[in-house]
Amino acid sequence: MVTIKEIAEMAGVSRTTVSRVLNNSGYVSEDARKRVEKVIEETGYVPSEQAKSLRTKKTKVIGVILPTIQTETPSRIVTGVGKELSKNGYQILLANTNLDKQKEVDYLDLLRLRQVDGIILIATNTEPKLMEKIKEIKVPVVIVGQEAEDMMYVTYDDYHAAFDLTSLFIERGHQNIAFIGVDETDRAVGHLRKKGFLDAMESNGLMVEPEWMQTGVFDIDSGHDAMKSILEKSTKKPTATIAVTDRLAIGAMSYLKEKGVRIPEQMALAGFGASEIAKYLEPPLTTVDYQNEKAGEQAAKQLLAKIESKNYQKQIILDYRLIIRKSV
Amino acid sequence: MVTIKEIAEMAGVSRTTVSRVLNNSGYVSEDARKRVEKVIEETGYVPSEQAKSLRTKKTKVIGVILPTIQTETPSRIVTGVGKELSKNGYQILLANTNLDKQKEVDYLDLLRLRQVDGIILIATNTEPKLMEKIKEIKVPVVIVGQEAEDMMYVTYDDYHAAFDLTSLFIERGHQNIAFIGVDETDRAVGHLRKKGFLDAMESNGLMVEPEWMQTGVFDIDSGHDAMKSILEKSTKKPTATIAVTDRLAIGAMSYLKEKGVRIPEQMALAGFGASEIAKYLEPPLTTVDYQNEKAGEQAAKQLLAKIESKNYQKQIILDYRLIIRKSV
DNA sequence: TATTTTTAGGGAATCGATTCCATATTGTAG
DNA sequence: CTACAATATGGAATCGATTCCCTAAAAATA
Repeated sequence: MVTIKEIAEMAGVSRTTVSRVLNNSGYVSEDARKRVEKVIEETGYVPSEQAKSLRTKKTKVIGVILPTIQTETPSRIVTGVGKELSKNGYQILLANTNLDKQKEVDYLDLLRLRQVDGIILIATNTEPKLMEKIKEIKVPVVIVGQEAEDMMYVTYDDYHAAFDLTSLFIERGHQNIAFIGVDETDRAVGHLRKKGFLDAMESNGLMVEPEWMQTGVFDIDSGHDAMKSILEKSTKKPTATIAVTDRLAIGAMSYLKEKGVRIPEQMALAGFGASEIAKYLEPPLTTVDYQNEKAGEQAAKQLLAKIESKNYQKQIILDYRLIIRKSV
Repeated sequence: MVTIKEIAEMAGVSRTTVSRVLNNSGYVSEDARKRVEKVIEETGYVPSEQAKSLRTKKTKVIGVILPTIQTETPSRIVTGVGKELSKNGYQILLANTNLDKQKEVDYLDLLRLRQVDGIILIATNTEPKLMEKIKEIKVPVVIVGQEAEDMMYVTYDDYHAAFDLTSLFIERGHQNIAFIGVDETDRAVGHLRKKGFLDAMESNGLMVEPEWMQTGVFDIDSGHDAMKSILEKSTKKPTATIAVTDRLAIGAMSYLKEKGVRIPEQMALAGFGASEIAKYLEPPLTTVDYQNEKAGEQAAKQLLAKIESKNYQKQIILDYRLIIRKSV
C-alpha cells in the first residue's frame, strides 16, 4: 500500500504539497500539481481513511441502528439511507439489535467509539433511557419512524394515516371495526395508529367493544391469533378489521381463510406498510404506503447537512398514501 | 474524549504502561496496574479504534457486499453474519449494490481502502472480472451463495436440492414439469438449480418441452409472466411447475389464480428459499429451506478464523431441507 | 558475593495523513 | 527602487494508539 510519503518522494515534493494537491487547498504551482497528479495516477494511490480520520476526526461513516433487517420497513429505509450516503462518499456501519431494546442504547455507545460522524436510528420506542443516551453521546442522531421532542427525526403521519384508513371503512358502511395493534411503547405503530383509529371511530359516533381491540407482536402468527381472539371473544361481531402492519393483517387473513370467512364480504381487512406481497394476496390487501425508502433518503440527507453544517430540517413528517385494494 | 496520554498522566505512569495494561502485554507491577485500572474506570476511557488500527493495521470491521437488502435471503445471511461478528467484537460495513454487478467489483476496492479486515460477498455471479478482483485485493473474502474455484465460500447444495424437489414431483406422478429459472450467470440459482431439474427429469426418462422452460428475474411479476408464457405457449400442458425462488412461485401462483387454475390439482407448484410468507399462502407453498442465517454465521466464523490465523474450512456446502406443503 | 535472569517501566519512533508556521521567491503598487 | 502582498514550498507538530529498545531494580543462580 503506497503512502503519501512515497508519492512525495517520487514527485520530488514534500508531503505537505501532496496533501495540498489532494485536498485542493493552499498554493501549489501548476508544475508541481502536474507532477504529483501524474505519480498518483501511475501508482493508483488513495489516501488512507484511517490516517485521515485520526487527524480530521471525520470518518465518513454513518452508523445505522435497526431492530431487524428481516422485515420490509427497515430494509427499505436502509436502502434509501445507503443510496443517499454513497452519493456523498459515506458508508454504513450496521448495528442490528435483533429487537433487543437494550442494544439500541448499547450500540449508540459503540458507534460513538467507532467515531461515526452520525447515527441513523430506526427506532422502536422513545423511552427516556434511549433519549438520554442520544443527548449524551454528542454525535448527531436522526431517528426514523418515531417522533421525539427536541430530536432530529423523520417519521410518518401515523395518526392521520390510521384516521383516514378507519374513515374509509366507515364510509363504506362499516360500523363495527376491530383493531389489531402492538404494544404502545412503540409510539408510532402502537400508540398513534391506535389513537387515529379510536378518534375516527369516536368522531363518527361509533363504539368500539373492548374485545375488538387485540394486541400482537410484529409477526404473522400473532395476527392470526389476534383475529382468532376477536372472533371468539366478541359477542357483537365486527365486519372489518384494521391491523397496524401488513404482517399482522396477513396472519389475520390466514385465520379468516381457515374459518371460511369471506374477505371482504364478511370481514373487510387492511394493514399498514405496503408490503410487496400485499398486492398478490387473495384478495389483494388494502394498506398504507409510507415510502420508507424516501424516509431513509431524507434521514441521510438531513443528517449529512447537519454534519457538514449546512441548513437542515430538524423534524420531518412524511406523507402517506392509501392503497385501496379488494380486501375492503 | 479522554486519551491514553491523559490516563498515563493521571495514573502517574507512561503511555507505554497504560498500553501494557490495556493489552495485557509485557511486565506491569500489580501496583501500577491497579492505578491505571482505577483511572480507566473513573474516566470511562476507551481507546480510539482509529488510532489503534492505524498502528496495528486491524480495524475489526468486516465489509459485507450484497445485491439487495430487500429480499429474505441476503437479509437472513446478514443477520447470521452480524450475530457471529458481534460476538467477536467485529462490526459490519455495509455495501449494497442494488443489483448492479459492476458495483460488486467496485465495492471490493472501496472496502479494501477502508481497510476492512475481511469481506463477505453475497454473490450473484462468479464472473472472471469479479474473481480476479478478489484475488487482487489481498483481503480475505468469503463468498456466500456461489461456488468458485480456489475461493473461500459457503454455499448450498443447489444441484441436489433441485434434483430432489424434482424427484418429489415425479414420485407424485407428474411427468410434465415446467421450470421457471433465472439467468445462468448466477451459477447457483440460474445454472445449478436448472441442471438439477433437468438431470432429475432425464434420469427418469422424462422429456422437457422447450416452452416449459421460462426465465425471469428476481421479482414476483416476472414469475407471473413466466407462468403465463408457459400456459399460453405450450401445446402439451405441464401439470407441475418448479420456480427457482419463492417470489417467482408466488408470481406464478397469482397468475394461476387469475385463470382459475386449481393448485395443486391442476398445477402443482414449488419454490426455493423458505420465505416466511410461503407458509401462509393458499395453498401453502412447498419450498426448499437453505438455512441462510446459518450460512451467514458460518461465513463469518470461517472468515474470522482465517483472519486470526486459526484453522478454517475453506469451502462449505450446507445442507438443505424440503418443506413439503399443500401446493404439491 | 558476583553474575545472570526476570521484572518493571519509560523514551521515542511509528502508523499515514493534515496543518500550522516559517521561509523563499515572484509580482505589483507607491 | 523599495515595500508589501501574493504565491509556492517545506519542516515539524499533531492526531492516539502500539511497540522497539534501552535502563534499572529485584530476584535467582552460581
